[in-house]
Amino acid sequence: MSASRKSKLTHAAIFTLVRRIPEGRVATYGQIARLAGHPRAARQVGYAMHQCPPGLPWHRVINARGRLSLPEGSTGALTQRRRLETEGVVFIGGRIDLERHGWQPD
DNA sequence: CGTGTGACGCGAG
DNA sequence: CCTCGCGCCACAC
Repeated sequence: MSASRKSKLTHAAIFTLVRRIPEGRVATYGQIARLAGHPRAARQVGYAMHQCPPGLPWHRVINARGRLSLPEGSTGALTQRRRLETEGVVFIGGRIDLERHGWQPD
């Protein structure tokens, strides 16, 4: 009952899911979109991150390759990486092992 | 209402 | 491992 493809994927729905990502775990843009009932709206999730409200764990959202999508070296990318490492997420060769840190909703 | 754009994903080469 | 191309979705002009 969670897949209402008649309506568009709203930022609010995306934020709600992002908030559910536990500390020390990460989710991909596509995964969030899928959980929201819009398996093809991964791009929309990324677009929504431009509007992420204070307190939202946006840093736990990465791309399907296990890499940060923000421009490498940018302030945002550095902040994201630092916050993730602080939570215990390990970067191997600038990449995160999704098998190990990927979030699996119950 | 058409066109361009992007914190994406995936298949092919 | 890499780059390139196409599909998707919502939004700005």
